[in-house]
Amino acid sequence: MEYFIDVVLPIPLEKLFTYSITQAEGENLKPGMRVAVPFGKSKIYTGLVHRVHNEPPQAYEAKEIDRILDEHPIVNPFQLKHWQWIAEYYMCTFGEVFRSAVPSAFLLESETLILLSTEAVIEESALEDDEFLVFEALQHQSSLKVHEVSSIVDRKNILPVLNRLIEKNVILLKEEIYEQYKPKLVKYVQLGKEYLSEEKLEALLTDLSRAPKQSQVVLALFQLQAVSQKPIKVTELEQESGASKAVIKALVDKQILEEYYIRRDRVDYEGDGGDEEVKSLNEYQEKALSDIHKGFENKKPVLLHGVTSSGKTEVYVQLIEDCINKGKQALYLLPEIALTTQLIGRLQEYFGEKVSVYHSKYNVQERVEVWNNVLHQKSKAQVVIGARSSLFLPFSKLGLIIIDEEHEGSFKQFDPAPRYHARDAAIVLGNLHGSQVLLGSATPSIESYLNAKTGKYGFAEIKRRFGNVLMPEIELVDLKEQSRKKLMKGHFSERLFLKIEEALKEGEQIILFQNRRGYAPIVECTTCGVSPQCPNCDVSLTYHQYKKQLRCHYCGYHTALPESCQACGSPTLDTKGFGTEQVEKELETLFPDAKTWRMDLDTTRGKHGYEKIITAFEQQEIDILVGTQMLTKGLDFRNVSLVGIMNADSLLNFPDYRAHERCFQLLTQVAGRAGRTQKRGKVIVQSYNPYHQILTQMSTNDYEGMFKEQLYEREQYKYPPKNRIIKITFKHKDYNRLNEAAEWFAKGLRNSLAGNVLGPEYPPVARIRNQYLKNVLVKIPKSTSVGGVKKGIRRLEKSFNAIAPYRSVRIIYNVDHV
DNA sequence: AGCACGCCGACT
DNA sequence: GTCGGCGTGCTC
Repeated sequence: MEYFIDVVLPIPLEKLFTYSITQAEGENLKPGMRVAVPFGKSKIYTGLVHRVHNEPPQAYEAKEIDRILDEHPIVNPFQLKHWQWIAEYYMCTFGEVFRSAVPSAFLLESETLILLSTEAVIEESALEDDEFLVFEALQHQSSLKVHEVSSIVDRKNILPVLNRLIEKNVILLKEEIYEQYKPKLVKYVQLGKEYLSEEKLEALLTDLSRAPKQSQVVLALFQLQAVSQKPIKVTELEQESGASKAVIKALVDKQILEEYYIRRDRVDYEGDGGDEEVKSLNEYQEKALSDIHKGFENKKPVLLHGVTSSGKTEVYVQLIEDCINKGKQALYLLPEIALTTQLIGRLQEYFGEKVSVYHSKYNVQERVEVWNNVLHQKSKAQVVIGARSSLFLPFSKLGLIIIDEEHEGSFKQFDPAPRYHARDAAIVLGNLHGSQVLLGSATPSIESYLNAKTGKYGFAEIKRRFGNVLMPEIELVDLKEQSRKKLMKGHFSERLFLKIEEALKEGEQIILFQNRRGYAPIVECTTCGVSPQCPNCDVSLTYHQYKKQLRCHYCGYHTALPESCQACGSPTLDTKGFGTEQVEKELETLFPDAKTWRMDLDTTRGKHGYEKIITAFEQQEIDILVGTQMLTKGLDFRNVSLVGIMNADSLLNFPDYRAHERCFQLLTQVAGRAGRTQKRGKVIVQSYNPYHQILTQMSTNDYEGMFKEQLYEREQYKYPPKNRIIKITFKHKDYNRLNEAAEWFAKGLRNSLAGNVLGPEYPPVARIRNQYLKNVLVKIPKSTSVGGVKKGIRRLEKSFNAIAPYRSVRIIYNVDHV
């Protein structure tokens, strides 16, 4: 009998690919194992086995696989099902889900290597110049990579050269794949076997008496061994003895010391937490917990609405504790930026080494280890805390999923596919596993709150802050009036200025929020009104003062700030609008004695950039922290008494149906950073439009009012939550072709959906990296089947692709776009 | 998605 | 004349 496997490849193709295997392979291979397979002319890709069977394909001859990469499946049946759902619901391919779900170290790709032919009899004179260069390089190096050859001959297309060399029997090509994951080995030392007895040792020390450094090392090693029985790391020995690596190396060479390696996990938790007693809950938390349990009993996800600083985390801890006591795994999902050391540390205090962390700032190697620990149900990965991608981990007995900061838009992946919403995908995952699902937020999203109201979700709430700390007092300041009365100092109103002064005098800390990084968003010529544009995107460049640069936030283009206007030549360039950098600058002049710091994308680059700032602020080395969105997330500072929102209007004026909801959430969250101890916090919101409904609702903590109003508006305009939306983006470098194609598609959509199709319209930034963009928004009323509409769209796409000039126009689906 | 193959303008 | 540009089609 012949054996075959259907394989998923990590590329955006609908199809599965069938390969032939031997009977022995057929008996070993199981769905969820990886195989290396040849694909196309020369490439070798990593594929995931989907099905093992005996049905030879009809239309073609199946290729053989290159090799099997795993002994056991690395992906379990739960995941395969879940990924299938994601691919269907979010209109992408299974391959795309596979690609983003596994750590990239699992996806090996082949590289073509150029080797010297073994039986080469080379006549150098018969080689052309290019060919000789390659031949010569191979004399020094056993193999070359394609790009190396490319730089040797200084040409892009090296294929002709290689082909001629193959013909002349000079070289061979080989496809090589590499396992990227390497276990981490730590170097240890011990005394050589010969010196274990005491006399030998004494003799040794006498021998070394003329090498003081070396004998110091030996003594240090002794001391270390005396203190503990544990193996001794080379680094430890270096520290203890104060000797350099060279001295130790010399001893190793003399065989006085021996080196050996031990394999170690990169993700080990080295603290001694885990013994912290779970704090007892106050009455409000207890009540919430019992409501949550009620919901779970009805097999429903539960929404926990707890005001900022209400102690939601303690409730989570309680639930996680229950879950792991039952021997099950728990997943704690957070938006990327909320994954702070602070929070991780807190959980580790309770669960110690049972906690694993999984997010994008972890390198590939660390991610593979967490993956394997979850796969093998290791206890150290029993509680996983992570960003949205941790939903793809190989859980097999998932008892609890917590989605904290449930309202966060960043749970929705924007680019690349799969454009999934982690909250919604987590609920589906919870269903597959029969796990308890808890959504938590101080400002629930409209859709989740509605689900709770209609009974689709269970509901629990905590209305009091922990320790009965009062909610901060919120004050709206009218910037229009302030500037009319000439009370503004830069971007600071008199009120805000005075309050900052007061807080500084009291030795309290201040947070200032400005939702824009950079110094000033745009530079404008006051003579002709022209502002510098990005050459690749349709946006004005943003001015960043610290490097005196103009930058594009979309493609990364940057250039020095020109001395004079490029259009009219006059030296009258001026800045317009303002960002975090400028706020920081103004603070330096207004409060020269205060220590200020800025927290935004620019200052938090690197693995620990973020942490450093937070720690410094925690330890009160910083008086005033200016920052963007980042400030809102899960940070818990004791000594902050004042929060200032520099300009609330920029949040309200987004051209997006969610702008108001988001503004309410963001401001409430930032405000929540104030006054987390006994003293009542103060929040000052500056705005040109302080009587705006949303600001009023925010300042009086009127979530319910905001919810009702937003729900009503969204129903009027057929937006979610009661209706569904799919955003379809068209992308092409040719402006006219894009327009035609998008129009054609929209017309097709209108045939079946009539008034529920908006656009095509240009997005606010209509060109990015030299590609023009156009959007069509499809609204799906609650009476219509979402699945049906998606099928219709897919059919339309087929006809679209049959029109040759349209085929090159990229179509991007964004289901439930936020 | 890659990556080959295939047909047209800008240089040695 | 070649080199390399991109449009087109296929991948088990």
